[in-house]
Amino acid sequence: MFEKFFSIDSEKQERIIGAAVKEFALKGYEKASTNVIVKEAGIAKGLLFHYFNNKKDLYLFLYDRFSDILIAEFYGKIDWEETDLLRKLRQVTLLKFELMKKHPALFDFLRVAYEEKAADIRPSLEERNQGMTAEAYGCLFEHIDPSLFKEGIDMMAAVNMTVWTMEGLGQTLQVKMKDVSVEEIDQAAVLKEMDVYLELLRFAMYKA
Amino acid sequence: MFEKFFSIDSEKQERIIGAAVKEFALKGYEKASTNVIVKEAGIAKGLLFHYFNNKKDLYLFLYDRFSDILIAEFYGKIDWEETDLLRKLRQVTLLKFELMKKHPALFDFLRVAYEEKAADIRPSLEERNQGMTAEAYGCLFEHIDPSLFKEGIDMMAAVNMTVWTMEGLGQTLQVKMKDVSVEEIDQAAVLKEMDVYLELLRFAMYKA
DNA sequence: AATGGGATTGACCATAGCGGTCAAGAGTTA
DNA sequence: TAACTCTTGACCGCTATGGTCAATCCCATT
Repeated sequence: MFEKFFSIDSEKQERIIGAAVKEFALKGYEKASTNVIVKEAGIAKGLLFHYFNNKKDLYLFLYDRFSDILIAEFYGKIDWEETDLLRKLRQVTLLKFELMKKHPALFDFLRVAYEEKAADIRPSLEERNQGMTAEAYGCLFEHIDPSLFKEGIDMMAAVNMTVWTMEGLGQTLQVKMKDVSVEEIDQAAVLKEMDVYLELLRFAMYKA
Repeated sequence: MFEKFFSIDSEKQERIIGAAVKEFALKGYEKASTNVIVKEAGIAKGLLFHYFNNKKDLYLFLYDRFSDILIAEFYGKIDWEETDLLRKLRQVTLLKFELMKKHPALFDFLRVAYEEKAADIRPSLEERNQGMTAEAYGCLFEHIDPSLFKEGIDMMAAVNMTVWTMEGLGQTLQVKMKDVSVEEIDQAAVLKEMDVYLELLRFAMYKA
Protein backbone atom coordinates (compact mmCIF):
# COMPACT_ATOMS: atom_id res chain seq x y z
CA MET A 1 0.00 0.00 0.00
CA PHE A 2 2.64 2.53 1.00
CA GLU A 3 5.76 1.12 -0.67
CA LYS A 4 6.55 4.44 -2.29
CA PHE A 5 6.56 6.13 1.08
CA PHE A 6 8.67 3.48 2.74
CA SER A 7 11.28 3.59 -0.01
CA ILE A 8 12.31 7.19 0.67
CA ASP A 9 14.93 8.29 3.10
CA SER A 10 13.78 7.82 6.64
CA GLU A 11 14.56 11.31 7.89
CA LYS A 12 12.08 12.61 5.33
CA GLN A 13 9.56 9.98 6.35
CA GLU A 14 9.73 11.23 9.88
CA ARG A 15 9.42 14.86 8.86
CA ILE A 16 6.23 14.03 7.01
CA ILE A 17 4.80 11.88 9.76
CA GLY A 18 5.69 14.49 12.33
CA ALA A 19 4.01 17.26 10.41
CA ALA A 20 0.89 15.22 9.74
CA VAL A 21 0.44 13.96 13.27
CA LYS A 22 0.88 17.46 14.64
CA GLU A 23 -1.70 18.92 12.33
CA PHE A 24 -4.25 16.17 12.87
CA ALA A 25 -3.78 16.23 16.62
CA LEU A 26 -4.23 19.98 16.68
CA LYS A 27 -7.29 20.31 14.47
CA GLY A 28 -8.90 16.92 14.06
CA TYR A 29 -9.46 15.15 10.78
CA GLU A 30 -11.68 17.55 8.89
CA LYS A 31 -10.13 20.84 9.84
CA ALA A 32 -6.59 19.58 9.38
CA SER A 33 -5.16 20.95 6.15
CA THR A 34 -2.95 18.99 3.80
CA ASN A 35 -1.52 22.34 2.73
CA VAL A 36 -0.28 22.97 6.23
CA ILE A 37 1.16 19.49 6.46
CA VAL A 38 3.20 19.74 3.28
CA LYS A 39 4.46 23.18 4.20
CA GLU A 40 5.55 22.01 7.63
CA ALA A 41 7.13 18.89 6.18
CA GLY A 42 8.90 20.90 3.49
CA ILE A 43 7.61 18.91 0.55
CA ALA A 44 5.39 19.68 -2.40
CA LYS A 45 1.67 19.08 -2.25
CA GLY A 46 1.67 16.51 -5.01
CA LEU A 47 4.21 14.38 -3.22
CA LEU A 48 1.99 13.77 -0.25
CA PHE A 49 -0.73 12.45 -2.52
CA HIS A 50 1.87 10.46 -4.41
CA TYR A 51 2.75 8.61 -1.21
CA PHE A 52 -0.68 8.33 0.35
CA ASN A 53 -3.46 8.41 -2.25
CA ASN A 54 -5.61 10.80 -0.25
CA LYS A 55 -6.17 12.44 3.10
CA LYS A 56 -8.18 9.57 4.50
CA ASP A 57 -5.55 6.96 3.73
CA LEU A 58 -2.89 9.14 5.29
CA TYR A 59 -4.93 9.50 8.44
CA LEU A 60 -5.61 5.80 8.78
CA PHE A 61 -2.00 5.00 8.05
CA LEU A 62 -0.99 7.14 11.02
CA TYR A 63 -3.69 5.70 13.19
CA ASP A 64 -2.71 2.12 12.54
CA ARG A 65 0.96 2.79 12.96
CA PHE A 66 0.51 4.56 16.28
CA SER A 67 -1.93 2.05 17.69
CA ASP A 68 0.53 -0.69 16.91
CA ILE A 69 3.45 1.11 18.49
CA LEU A 70 1.56 1.89 21.65
CA ILE A 71 0.01 -1.50 22.09
CA ALA A 72 3.31 -3.25 21.51
CA GLU A 73 5.14 -1.12 24.05
CA PHE A 74 2.35 -1.44 26.54
CA TYR A 75 2.07 -5.20 26.29
CA GLY A 76 5.80 -5.58 26.42
CA LYS A 77 6.28 -3.63 29.61
CA ILE A 78 3.38 -4.63 31.76
CA ASP A 79 3.76 -7.19 34.51
CA TRP A 80 1.24 -9.84 33.68
CA GLU A 81 1.61 -11.71 36.95
CA GLU A 82 0.48 -8.94 39.28
CA THR A 83 -2.47 -10.16 41.34
CA ASP A 84 -3.17 -7.03 43.39
CA LEU A 85 -5.69 -4.95 41.47
CA LEU A 86 -4.68 -1.61 42.93
CA ARG A 87 -1.03 -2.31 42.30
CA LYS A 88 -1.85 -3.33 38.78
CA LEU A 89 -3.78 -0.14 38.17
CA ARG A 90 -0.92 1.83 39.63
CA GLN A 91 1.41 0.13 37.23
CA VAL A 92 -0.87 0.78 34.28
CA THR A 93 -1.17 4.44 35.16
CA LEU A 94 2.55 4.82 35.57
CA LEU A 95 3.13 3.13 32.26
CA LYS A 96 0.62 5.42 30.64
CA PHE A 97 2.43 8.49 31.98
CA GLU A 98 5.71 7.06 30.78
CA LEU A 99 4.37 6.50 27.29
CA MET A 100 2.86 9.99 27.24
CA LYS A 101 6.24 11.40 28.05
CA LYS A 102 7.96 9.29 25.44
CA HIS A 103 5.46 9.91 22.63
CA PRO A 104 3.50 13.05 23.44
CA ALA A 105 2.43 13.89 19.90
CA LEU A 106 1.33 10.36 19.27
CA PHE A 107 -0.80 10.41 22.38
CA ASP A 108 -2.44 13.65 21.38
CA PHE A 109 -3.21 12.22 17.98
CA LEU A 110 -4.90 9.14 19.40
CA ARG A 111 -6.80 11.12 21.99
CA VAL A 112 -8.23 13.40 19.33
CA ALA A 113 -8.89 10.39 17.12
CA TYR A 114 -10.86 8.81 19.93
CA GLU A 115 -13.29 11.72 19.87
CA GLU A 116 -13.27 12.10 16.11
CA LYS A 117 -16.71 12.79 14.68
CA ALA A 118 -15.96 13.21 10.96
CA ALA A 119 -18.27 10.96 8.97
CA ASP A 120 -15.54 10.09 6.45
CA ILE A 121 -13.46 8.44 9.05
CA ARG A 122 -15.73 7.38 11.86
CA PRO A 123 -16.67 3.92 10.57
CA SER A 124 -13.06 2.96 9.90
CA LEU A 125 -12.07 3.99 13.39
CA GLU A 126 -14.91 2.13 15.03
CA GLU A 127 -14.10 -0.98 13.08
CA ARG A 128 -10.55 -0.82 14.37
CA ASN A 129 -11.70 -0.46 17.95
CA GLN A 130 -13.99 -3.45 17.86
CA GLY A 131 -13.18 -5.58 20.85
CA MET A 132 -10.07 -3.66 21.77
CA THR A 133 -11.57 -2.20 24.94
CA ALA A 134 -13.07 -5.57 25.82
CA GLU A 135 -9.65 -7.15 25.45
CA ALA A 136 -8.07 -4.45 27.57
CA TYR A 137 -10.52 -5.06 30.39
CA GLY A 138 -9.93 -8.76 30.09
CA CYS A 139 -6.19 -8.51 30.46
CA LEU A 140 -6.61 -6.11 33.36
CA PHE A 141 -8.57 -8.68 35.36
CA GLU A 142 -6.40 -11.63 34.49
CA HIS A 143 -4.81 -13.17 37.57
CA ILE A 144 -6.50 -10.69 39.88
CA ASP A 145 -7.00 -11.94 43.41
CA PRO A 146 -10.48 -10.96 44.61
CA SER A 147 -9.80 -12.14 48.13
CA LEU A 148 -7.96 -8.93 48.91
CA PHE A 149 -11.22 -7.02 48.91
CA LYS A 150 -13.55 -6.60 51.80
CA GLU A 151 -16.66 -8.72 51.68
CA GLY A 152 -19.40 -7.15 49.64
CA ILE A 153 -17.26 -4.70 47.70
CA ASP A 154 -18.29 -4.47 44.06
CA MET A 155 -15.03 -4.99 42.20
CA MET A 156 -16.34 -3.17 39.16
CA ALA A 157 -17.08 -0.13 41.30
CA ALA A 158 -13.63 -0.39 42.81
CA VAL A 159 -11.97 -0.38 39.41
CA ASN A 160 -14.12 2.44 38.16
CA MET A 161 -13.41 4.69 41.09
CA THR A 162 -9.71 4.03 40.86
CA VAL A 163 -9.58 4.64 37.13
CA TRP A 164 -11.62 7.82 37.41
CA THR A 165 -9.37 9.08 40.16
CA MET A 166 -6.24 8.34 38.16
CA GLU A 167 -7.74 10.03 35.13
CA GLY A 168 -8.74 13.06 37.12
CA LEU A 169 -5.28 13.29 38.56
CA GLY A 170 -3.76 12.94 35.11
CA GLN A 171 -5.91 15.71 33.74
CA THR A 172 -5.13 18.19 36.46
CA LEU A 173 -1.47 17.40 36.03
CA GLN A 174 -1.76 18.03 32.32
CA VAL A 175 -3.29 21.41 33.02
CA LYS A 176 -0.67 22.26 35.62
CA MET A 177 2.14 21.25 33.28
CA LYS A 178 0.81 23.11 30.27
CA ASP A 179 3.59 25.70 30.35
CA VAL A 180 6.28 23.53 31.92
CA SER A 181 8.47 21.55 29.54
CA VAL A 182 6.88 18.18 28.96
CA GLU A 183 10.23 16.51 29.48
CA GLU A 184 11.03 17.42 33.01
CA ILE A 185 8.02 17.09 35.21
CA ASP A 186 8.83 16.10 38.74
CA GLN A 187 8.14 12.41 38.42
CA ALA A 188 8.72 11.75 42.11
CA ALA A 189 6.16 14.33 43.14
CA VAL A 190 3.59 12.94 40.74
CA LEU A 191 4.17 9.49 42.06
CA LYS A 192 3.78 10.67 45.60
CA GLU A 193 0.49 12.40 44.87
CA MET A 194 -0.79 9.35 43.08
CA ASP A 195 0.04 7.17 46.02
CA VAL A 196 -1.93 9.38 48.37
CA TYR A 197 -5.04 8.56 46.40
CA LEU A 198 -4.22 4.90 46.03
CA GLU A 199 -3.63 4.60 49.75
CA LEU A 200 -7.04 6.11 50.37
CA LEU A 201 -8.62 3.65 47.99
CA ARG A 202 -6.76 0.71 49.44
CA PHE A 203 -8.00 1.62 52.85
CA ALA A 204 -11.56 1.92 51.61
CA MET A 205 -11.70 -1.30 49.68
CA TYR A 206 -9.18 -3.82 50.94
CA LYS A 207 -9.32 -5.98 54.00
CA ALA A 208 -7.36 -4.55 56.88
CA MET B 1 -27.54 46.16 23.07
CA PHE B 2 -30.27 43.73 22.03
CA GLU B 3 -33.39 45.88 22.37
CA LYS B 4 -34.55 45.01 18.89
CA PHE B 5 -34.43 41.35 19.72
CA PHE B 6 -36.22 41.73 23.01
CA SER B 7 -39.01 43.74 21.46
CA ILE B 8 -40.22 40.93 19.21
CA ASP B 9 -42.75 38.32 20.15
CA SER B 10 -41.32 35.89 22.63
CA GLU B 11 -42.25 32.71 20.82
CA LYS B 12 -40.03 33.87 17.97
CA GLN B 13 -37.29 34.79 20.39
CA GLU B 14 -37.31 31.27 21.66
CA ARG B 15 -37.31 29.77 18.20
CA ILE B 16 -34.21 31.75 17.36
CA ILE B 17 -32.43 31.00 20.61
CA GLY B 18 -33.33 27.35 20.32
CA ALA B 19 -31.99 27.09 16.81
CA ALA B 20 -28.80 28.94 17.64
CA VAL B 21 -28.00 27.02 20.80
CA LYS B 22 -28.59 23.74 19.03
CA GLU B 23 -26.28 24.62 16.17
CA PHE B 24 -23.52 26.00 18.39
CA ALA B 25 -23.72 23.05 20.77
CA LEU B 26 -23.53 20.62 17.90
CA LYS B 27 -20.68 22.14 15.93
CA GLY B 28 -18.86 24.64 18.10
CA TYR B 29 -18.43 28.32 17.32
CA GLU B 30 -16.51 28.25 14.07
CA LYS B 31 -18.23 25.39 12.31
CA ALA B 32 -21.68 26.52 13.33
CA SER B 33 -23.44 28.13 10.38
CA THR B 34 -25.66 31.16 10.61
CA ASN B 35 -27.40 29.84 7.50
CA VAL B 36 -28.44 26.72 9.36
CA ILE B 37 -29.59 28.77 12.31
CA VAL B 38 -31.87 31.03 10.31
CA LYS B 39 -33.29 28.12 8.38
CA GLU B 40 -34.05 26.20 11.56
CA ALA B 41 -35.51 29.29 13.19
CA GLY B 42 -37.60 30.07 10.13
CA ILE B 43 -36.39 33.63 9.68
CA ALA B 44 -34.45 35.44 6.99
CA LYS B 45 -30.72 35.73 7.14
CA GLY B 46 -30.73 39.48 7.41
CA LEU B 47 -32.97 39.44 10.41
CA LEU B 48 -30.50 37.55 12.54
CA PHE B 49 -27.88 40.18 11.85
CA HIS B 50 -30.42 42.87 12.43
CA TYR B 51 -30.94 41.58 15.96
CA PHE B 52 -27.40 40.58 16.84
CA ASN B 53 -24.84 42.55 14.84
CA ASN B 54 -22.73 39.52 14.05
CA LYS B 55 -22.05 35.90 14.86
CA LYS B 56 -19.75 36.68 17.75
CA ASP B 57 -22.25 38.91 19.53
CA LEU B 58 -24.93 36.28 19.10
CA TYR B 59 -22.70 33.67 20.63
CA LEU B 60 -21.74 35.77 23.61
CA PHE B 61 -25.34 36.80 24.11
CA LEU B 62 -26.26 33.14 24.46
CA TYR B 63 -23.32 32.41 26.67
CA ASP B 64 -24.13 35.19 29.10
CA ARG B 65 -27.78 34.38 29.21
CA PHE B 66 -27.21 30.72 29.92
CA SER B 67 -24.52 31.26 32.50
CA ASP B 68 -26.85 33.58 34.33
CA ILE B 69 -29.77 31.16 34.24
CA LEU B 70 -27.69 28.25 35.47
CA ILE B 71 -25.92 30.14 38.20
CA ALA B 72 -29.15 31.63 39.46
CA GLU B 73 -30.92 28.29 39.62
CA PHE B 74 -27.95 26.66 41.21
CA TYR B 75 -27.48 29.26 43.90
CA GLY B 76 -31.16 29.30 44.60
CA LYS B 77 -31.50 25.60 45.18
CA ILE B 78 -28.41 24.66 47.08
CA ASP B 79 -28.47 24.19 50.82
CA TRP B 80 -25.89 26.61 52.09
CA GLU B 81 -25.93 25.30 55.63
CA GLU B 82 -24.76 21.76 54.91
CA THR B 83 -21.58 21.07 56.89
CA ASP B 84 -20.90 17.52 55.76
CA LEU B 85 -18.61 17.71 52.73
CA LEU B 86 -19.67 14.43 51.20
CA ARG B 87 -23.32 15.23 51.66
CA LYS B 88 -22.74 18.62 50.10
CA LEU B 89 -21.02 17.08 47.11
CA ARG B 90 -23.84 14.62 46.78
CA GLN B 91 -26.27 17.47 46.76
CA VAL B 92 -24.28 19.37 44.17
CA THR B 93 -24.08 16.35 41.90
CA LEU B 94 -27.77 15.68 42.21
CA LEU B 95 -28.52 19.30 41.45
CA LYS B 96 -26.28 19.12 38.42
CA PHE B 97 -28.15 16.09 37.10
CA GLU B 98 -31.42 17.84 37.74
CA LEU B 99 -30.33 20.91 35.82
CA MET B 100 -29.05 18.75 32.97
CA LYS B 101 -32.43 17.13 32.73
CA LYS B 102 -34.21 20.46 32.85
CA HIS B 103 -31.99 22.29 30.36
CA PRO B 104 -30.18 19.70 28.27
CA ALA B 105 -29.46 21.91 25.26
CA LEU B 106 -28.19 24.68 27.46
CA PHE B 107 -25.85 22.30 29.20
CA ASP B 108 -24.50 21.02 25.92
CA PHE B 109 -23.88 24.56 24.78
CA LEU B 110 -21.90 25.46 27.86
CA ARG B 111 -19.94 22.22 27.82
CA VAL B 112 -18.89 22.83 24.23
CA ALA B 113 -18.18 26.47 25.07
CA TYR B 114 -15.91 25.34 27.86
CA GLU B 115 -13.70 23.54 25.36
CA GLU B 116 -14.02 26.20 22.68
CA LYS B 117 -10.76 26.90 20.89
CA ALA B 118 -11.79 29.48 18.30
CA ALA B 119 -9.52 32.49 18.54
CA ASP B 120 -12.35 34.94 17.86
CA ILE B 121 -14.11 33.96 21.00
CA ARG B 122 -11.56 32.51 23.37
CA PRO B 123 -10.49 35.73 25.10
CA SER B 124 -14.06 36.82 25.77
CA LEU B 125 -14.88 33.46 27.29
CA GLU B 126 -11.82 33.42 29.48
CA GLU B 127 -12.52 36.90 30.71
CA ARG B 128 -15.99 35.76 31.73
CA ASN B 129 -14.62 32.82 33.64
CA GLN B 130 -12.16 34.84 35.66
CA GLY B 131 -12.67 33.98 39.27
CA MET B 132 -15.83 32.00 38.68
CA THR B 133 -14.19 28.68 39.47
CA ALA B 134 -12.45 30.22 42.46
CA GLU B 135 -15.78 31.46 43.75
CA ALA B 136 -17.36 28.06 43.18
CA TYR B 137 -14.69 26.37 45.26
CA GLY B 138 -15.09 28.97 47.95
CA CYS B 139 -18.80 28.44 48.32
CA LEU B 140 -18.30 24.69 48.33
CA PHE B 141 -16.07 24.88 51.39
CA GLU B 142 -18.15 27.37 53.27
CA HIS B 143 -19.42 25.98 56.56
CA ILE B 144 -17.67 22.64 56.01
CA ASP B 145 -16.85 20.78 59.18
CA PRO B 146 -13.34 19.34 58.89
CA SER B 147 -13.67 17.38 62.12
CA LEU B 148 -15.60 14.65 60.31
CA PHE B 149 -12.44 13.53 58.58
CA LYS B 150 -9.88 11.13 59.92
CA GLU B 151 -6.70 12.71 61.18
CA GLY B 152 -4.22 13.37 58.43
CA ILE B 153 -6.62 13.20 55.51
CA ASP B 154 -5.92 15.87 52.92
CA MET B 155 -9.28 17.53 52.41
CA MET B 156 -8.32 18.72 48.96
CA ALA B 157 -7.53 15.17 47.94
CA ALA B 158 -10.82 14.05 49.40
CA VAL B 159 -12.77 16.58 47.36
CA ASN B 160 -10.86 15.81 44.22
CA MET B 161 -11.41 12.12 44.43
CA THR B 162 -15.09 12.56 45.12
CA VAL B 163 -15.56 15.02 42.29
CA TRP B 164 -13.65 12.84 39.86
CA THR B 165 -15.70 9.84 40.84
CA MET B 166 -18.96 11.72 40.40
CA GLU B 167 -17.80 13.01 37.04
CA GLY B 168 -16.74 9.57 35.93
CA LEU B 169 -20.08 8.19 36.97
CA GLY B 170 -21.86 10.98 35.17
CA GLN B 171 -19.97 10.35 31.98
CA THR B 172 -20.63 6.62 31.91
CA LEU B 173 -24.26 7.32 32.56
CA GLN B 174 -24.33 9.76 29.68
CA VAL B 175 -22.88 7.10 27.40
CA LYS B 176 -25.31 4.47 28.65
CA MET B 177 -28.25 6.81 28.20
CA LYS B 178 -27.28 7.98 24.73
CA ASP B 179 -30.14 6.16 23.04
CA VAL B 180 -32.60 6.27 25.91
CA SER B 181 -34.86 9.30 26.14
CA VAL B 182 -33.19 11.98 28.21
CA GLU B 183 -36.41 12.53 30.08
CA GLU B 184 -36.98 9.21 31.71
CA ILE B 185 -33.79 7.83 33.10
CA ASP B 186 -34.27 5.72 36.18
CA GLN B 187 -33.43 8.37 38.73
CA ALA B 188 -33.67 5.97 41.65
CA ALA B 189 -31.14 3.59 40.10
CA VAL B 190 -28.72 6.43 39.40
CA LEU B 191 -29.03 7.62 42.94
CA LYS B 192 -28.39 4.17 44.27
CA GLU B 193 -25.27 3.72 42.19
CA MET B 194 -24.01 7.10 43.25
CA ASP B 195 -24.50 6.24 46.89
CA VAL B 196 -22.43 3.09 46.52
CA TYR B 197 -19.47 5.23 45.62
CA LEU B 198 -20.17 7.83 48.25
CA GLU B 199 -20.42 5.17 50.89
CA LEU B 200 -17.04 3.84 49.86
CA LEU B 201 -15.55 7.29 50.07
CA ARG B 202 -17.15 8.02 53.40
CA PHE B 203 -15.69 4.85 54.79
CA ALA B 204 -12.26 5.72 53.47
CA MET B 205 -12.12 9.28 54.69
CA TYR B 206 -14.43 9.87 57.62
CA LYS B 207 -13.95 8.92 61.21
CA ALA B 208 -15.74 5.71 62.13
C1' DA C 1 -56.93 56.16 1.45
C1' DA C 2 -52.62 57.67 1.78
C1' DT C 3 -48.35 58.02 3.88
C1' DG C 4 -44.29 56.99 6.58
C1' DG C 5 -41.28 54.07 8.81
C1' DG C 6 -39.77 50.12 11.10
C1' DA C 7 -39.63 44.92 10.45
C1' DT C 8 -38.39 41.50 7.31
C1' DT C 9 -36.75 39.34 3.16
C1' DG C 10 -33.35 36.60 0.37
C1' DA C 11 -30.48 37.11 -3.65
C1' DC C 12 -26.04 38.47 -3.75
C1' DC C 13 -21.09 39.37 -2.61
C1' DA C 14 -16.20 38.93 -1.62
C1' DT C 15 -13.43 35.84 0.39
C1' DA C 16 -11.37 31.83 1.67
C1' DG C 17 -10.00 27.38 1.97
C1' DC C 18 -10.27 22.86 0.74
C1' DG C 19 -8.66 18.10 -1.51
C1' DG C 20 -6.80 16.68 -5.44
C1' DT C 21 -4.43 16.85 -10.33
C1' DC C 22 -0.96 16.99 -13.78
C1' DA C 23 2.19 18.90 -17.11
C1' DA C 24 6.61 20.18 -16.56
C1' DG C 25 11.23 20.23 -14.33
C1' DA C 26 15.09 18.15 -11.72
C1' DG C 27 18.07 14.32 -10.74
C1' DT C 28 19.93 9.96 -11.65
C1' DT C 29 21.42 6.06 -14.13
C1' DA C 30 23.05 3.66 -18.21
C1' DT D 1 21.71 11.44 -25.10
C1' DA D 2 17.87 8.97 -23.69
C1' DA D 3 14.95 6.88 -20.52
C1' DC D 4 13.51 6.71 -16.18
C1' DT D 5 11.66 8.06 -11.61
C1' DC D 6 11.08 11.53 -8.11
C1' DT D 7 9.40 15.94 -7.18
C1' DT D 8 7.28 20.43 -7.93
C1' DG D 9 3.62 24.00 -7.29
C1' DA D 10 0.33 26.48 -10.08
C1' DC D 11 -4.06 25.40 -10.91
C1' DC D 12 -8.92 23.50 -10.77
C1' DG D 13 -13.66 22.98 -9.30
C1' DC D 14 -16.13 23.19 -5.51
C1' DT D 15 -18.31 24.31 -1.19
C1' DA D 16 -19.35 27.29 2.33
C1' DT D 17 -18.93 31.12 4.91
C1' DG D 18 -20.34 35.79 7.41
C1' DG D 19 -22.30 39.72 6.18
C1' DT D 20 -25.00 43.42 3.12
C1' DC D 21 -28.72 46.04 1.23
C1' DA D 22 -32.24 47.40 -2.01
C1' DA D 23 -36.69 45.91 -2.15
C1' DT D 24 -40.86 44.53 -0.03
C1' DC D 25 -44.21 43.95 3.53
C1' DC D 26 -47.02 45.37 7.37
C1' DC D 27 -49.43 48.32 10.06
C1' DA D 28 -50.25 52.56 12.90
C1' DT D 29 -51.28 57.25 12.22
C1' DT D 30 -53.15 60.88 9.79
